[in-house]
Amino acid sequence: MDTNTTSNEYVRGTLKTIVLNLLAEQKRMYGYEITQEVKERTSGAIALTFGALYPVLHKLEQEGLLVTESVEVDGRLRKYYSLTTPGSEAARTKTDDLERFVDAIRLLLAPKGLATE
Amino acid sequence: MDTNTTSNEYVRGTLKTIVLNLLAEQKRMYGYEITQEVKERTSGAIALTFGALYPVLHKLEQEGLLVTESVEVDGRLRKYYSLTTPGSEAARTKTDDLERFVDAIRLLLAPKGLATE
DNA sequence: CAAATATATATAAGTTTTTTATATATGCAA
DNA sequence: TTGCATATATAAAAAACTTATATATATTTG
Repeated sequence: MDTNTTSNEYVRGTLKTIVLNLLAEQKRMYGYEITQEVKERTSGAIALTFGALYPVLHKLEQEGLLVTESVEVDGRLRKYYSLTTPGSEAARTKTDDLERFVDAIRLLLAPKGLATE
Repeated sequence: MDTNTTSNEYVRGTLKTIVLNLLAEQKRMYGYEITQEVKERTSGAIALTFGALYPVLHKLEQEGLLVTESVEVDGRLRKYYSLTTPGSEAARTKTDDLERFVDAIRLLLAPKGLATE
């Protein structure tokens, strides 16, 4: 029922980091699971689309940051993704960068002259 | 000297909102001024590129959210941008959306299970 | 039983956005 | 006079994203 999803335009650029960060936490996830987890954790504010997610997963795999293992569950194929060593490193770096970016955005959104806290 | 600029990939998608929000605050700014203000307010964390900024400014103008007035200062042309009424409305909406997005990102980056504060 | 919904992955076409490179032009400092 | 800061702008190319679509099973609903 699409609770209160924002237009998603802001996800641009952060998708890779979101994926890496979740995998750093959960060890092993499949695509569908990632979309559900993001939706749940953000109360529907961020809804990843498959058309964006899968290409990113494939690209991260190509870059050697992720590895996959396919498992059949109830007759359906489920493809688990997990971080490689360079993937864990990238997750740390990118998460830090995103945190800094988010802080910077808040500086911009806060009316000039107001203290940060 | 490029203090500590993040790779800028996160600016993707937020550029329009950053511009609208600054103009809502400052009433009237020119392109170069916008890049300087953003750099300053974020201590160099966010550095806008002209190749991205100008197309966005032109597009917002086309959409009727901004109007321009050209002023000659010291023999140089300076093009001031300011919000129209629909532009002010868009600034509010988009700023709110971005705030909600930023909050959602923090939920994702915070390790699962930890309280929001 | 049929239809809809949830689960699950994936690609292709088209559009939008962004990066990178480039052009133009003035004022000031070294 | 060379370089840097100021100032705007466009074009070509690359990257990213949206939208639409295909496939397939299990479960729920009418």
